[in-house]
Amino acid sequence: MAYGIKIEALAPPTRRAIFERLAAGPSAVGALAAGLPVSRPAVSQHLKALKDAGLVVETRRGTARIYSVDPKGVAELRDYFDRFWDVALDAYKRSLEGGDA
Amino acid sequence: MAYGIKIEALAPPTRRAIFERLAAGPSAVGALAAGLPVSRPAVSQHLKALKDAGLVVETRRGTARIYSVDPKGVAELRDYFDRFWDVALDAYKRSLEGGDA
DNA sequence: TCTATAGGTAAGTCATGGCTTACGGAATAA
DNA sequence: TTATTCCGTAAGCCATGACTTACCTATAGA
Repeated sequence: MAYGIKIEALAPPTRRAIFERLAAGPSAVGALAAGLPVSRPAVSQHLKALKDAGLVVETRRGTARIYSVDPKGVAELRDYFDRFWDVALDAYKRSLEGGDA
Repeated sequence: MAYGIKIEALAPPTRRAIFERLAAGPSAVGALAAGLPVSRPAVSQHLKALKDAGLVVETRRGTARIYSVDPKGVAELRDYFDRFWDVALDAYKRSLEGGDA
């Protein structure tokens, strides 16, 4: 899955807060909303965006939906920035050595 | 510097495109704009956002402003997702073992 | 079956911000 | 000094999206 949609999904502060809480452990929608200054539907919409981005997975238990972070999604972002780090540092070193742009 | 502002800075596709081109090597504003479907002022505004986020540094050469990626900024993002990866995988393993949320 | 719980969806509001054109300022060349 | 190049800033337009309330669905328990 593309990394672009993942970065965009983590940009809104509220959505990033939801994601970081899920990183501490799986949670239901209502429990998440109870600890945030937004309504439950807002949390639901954010979770849909995170799920579409491949950052979160959903499991059912009774009437509840339990959301958890998808380690594969996090791995993709981490790998992306690892590659980015390599090319960035390489370009940085070249700019110091060569001097020409 | 906070990682939140960095993630938000990389969310807009055009701004991410600018940043990735800079990762390949330093560049002036006009050269960047020439290869993108937006105006030069738009590129200028994106560069300001990237600079404020600590992802890019600016140097002068004549009337030109040469922009380069700031490896320290990339490192911060990479480290953030590394930590995130650790806690996410840990929570994932706990959810498999314990079973209780 | 009836009720309560849990949560996704629809529709609408409103602020944010990405983009444009127009303008102003700073550094080189003549 | 005058002109040219390169770029940042201001102001405005307009689409995007984050949030709300209202409504509907589905599962569990009595």
